[in-house]
Amino acid sequence: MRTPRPNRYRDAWSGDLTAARADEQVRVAGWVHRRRDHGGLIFIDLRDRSGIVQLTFHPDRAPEAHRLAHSLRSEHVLTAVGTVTRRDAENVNPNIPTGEIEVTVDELIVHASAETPPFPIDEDGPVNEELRLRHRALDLRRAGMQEAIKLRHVVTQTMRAVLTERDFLEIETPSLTRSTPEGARDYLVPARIEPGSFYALPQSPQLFKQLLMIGGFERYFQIARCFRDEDSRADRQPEFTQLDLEMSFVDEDDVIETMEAVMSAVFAAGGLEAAPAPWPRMSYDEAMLRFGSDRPDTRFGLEISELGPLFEGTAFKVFAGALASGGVIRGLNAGARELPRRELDALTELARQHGAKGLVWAFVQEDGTWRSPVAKALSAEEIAAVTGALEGKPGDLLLIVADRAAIAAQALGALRLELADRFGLVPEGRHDILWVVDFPMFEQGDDGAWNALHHPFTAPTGDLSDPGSLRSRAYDLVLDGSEIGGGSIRISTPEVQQQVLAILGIDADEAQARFGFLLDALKYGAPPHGGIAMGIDRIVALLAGRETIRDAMAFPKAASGTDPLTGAPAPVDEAQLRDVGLGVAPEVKAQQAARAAGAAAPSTS
RNA sequence: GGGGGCGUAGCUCAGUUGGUUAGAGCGCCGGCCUGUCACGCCGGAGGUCGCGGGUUCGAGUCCCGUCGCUCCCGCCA
Repeated sequence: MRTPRPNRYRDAWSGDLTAARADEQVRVAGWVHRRRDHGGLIFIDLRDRSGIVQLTFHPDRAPEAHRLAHSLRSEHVLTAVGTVTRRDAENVNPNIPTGEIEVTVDELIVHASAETPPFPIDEDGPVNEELRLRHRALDLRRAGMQEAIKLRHVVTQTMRAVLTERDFLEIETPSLTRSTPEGARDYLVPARIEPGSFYALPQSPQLFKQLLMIGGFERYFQIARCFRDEDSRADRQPEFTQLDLEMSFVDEDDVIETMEAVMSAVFAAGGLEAAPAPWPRMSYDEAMLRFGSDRPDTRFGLEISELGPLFEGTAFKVFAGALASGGVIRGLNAGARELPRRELDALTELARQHGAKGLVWAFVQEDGTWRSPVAKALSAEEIAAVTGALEGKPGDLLLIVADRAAIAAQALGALRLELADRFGLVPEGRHDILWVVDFPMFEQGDDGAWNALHHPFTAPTGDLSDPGSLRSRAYDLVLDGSEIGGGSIRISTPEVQQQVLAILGIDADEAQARFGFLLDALKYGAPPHGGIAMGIDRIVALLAGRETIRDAMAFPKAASGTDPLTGAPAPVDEAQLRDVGLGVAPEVKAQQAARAAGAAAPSTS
């Protein structure tokens, strides 16, 4: 780090001190990381953002400082003035960058004492996550969070640098905006200036960035906060951050090439070794078939195969029924796994959880026959054919699902991830990155209604009169089975936009009411345009090797969506509600009161 | 909304078929200690076993409810 401007607190960073500065007088500041008090000699590990340096207090050299140092405890805040001293060879600590020296302290100034922390700051072991969030300032001091947040800065700065170099302009868009239909539930903000009306927080800057293209800015980017009022996951938070960009006069290849340049630089800066760009592109259909997912993890095998043709005219009712109703039969070879019945039942339950009606398991035996609940129901030819198709060897476990294509894919996709996790099939240090392309434009819900797979502003290809056959000009970037970004070429004419909205069941009047502002703008000469948005939280978590994006954010919400730090969400004053023309419904008030009573009960009884 | 896991000292955890006074490591407090770096040695304090109810002679342990954390399904254009 750059040398700090000398002031009364410090003139050097702890982590920067090396033998090159031996015998220099320095002033360092920070927190007590650890203390080793020998009664005579006292050692203090001083921590600041740059790292750790050992302070030594000699009772005879600096009696006053030594006396004070005796009272130092974890996380006390101090400035130490002393001399950088080369350590004797036998005292060198090779485990830390500053291990060849120490600061022999002459003067100690204690700026603040600290209560004993509620969890260890000086080690990165597991701690209850609510406790970490409640004391986030302390948690942020720990090495793991320091590393992740610094990495996050490197990631965003790298993105800015590459895009600025490529003539992109960073432009902000509103956070108080209008609710748009489709997609996730909006966070609403009641409007004081128009009681009964609401702003919505943006799920993404989608429409604004299209307006920026129509507005002639050609190349835009933004590191944008997005809000979606849906339940959280390890990789999903109510508010999250995207690198959002949009370009005019481009096709898919232009956007993809741009993002490959950005992400290659990000990976290099973040120390992730991925294959050099251009990255492979896989069709959505292939991803769903072979990997059972639109974000395939290709780092391990266990690929899924289509087995339906092997069962034409089968006597096995379950398979015959699935085929007759337009379904599929697919399976994978889990390899030579010794799994007790209990584990097989658990796999079956997993398949069920993902919508499958059941799971067929079969162990290939030495003579090529199966040990399986369905062995008797299948012909020897069918068993041989499936074993051959899945390249089954004696001892191998075969897993088969017969269901609707989407369900079979999802169930088998979940099974292969579970097996990979349980048996550690992902090679250490391997990273696979690829584009998923050729998405269907729409999918049909159970009620027969069409839904956009990406969003309704994505440009379709194909015959608009046959929604089910349409593909979209969309692309997702997938790293190690995680969707880290996605985008598309957009619709740039009002006619096509109206038609797509019509397919989604949004008629012209409704469309005009909800995003007439986009439709109007499209009438005045929109350039062909497209873009992409990258999930910064996920990228940072992956680079930092963290399991959850909460560890890539300074102040995340808990998985429940609440914030243990601030107590949000929280009730507000009646007066605040009156200002915006709102009141809390009586039954909700009653629930609130009951909750409050329940929470208070332990302390009052 | 649904399913799984977890909740015992400040932290991380153990706690047998229900059985005497609920333990360990780390941390904390006190004492000793001049080359430690996960300092060491001696001593000590510290518990609403998440909360409420039930079964039982007896509950950390079994049952019901509830709250919180977490993972997943639904949801997430």
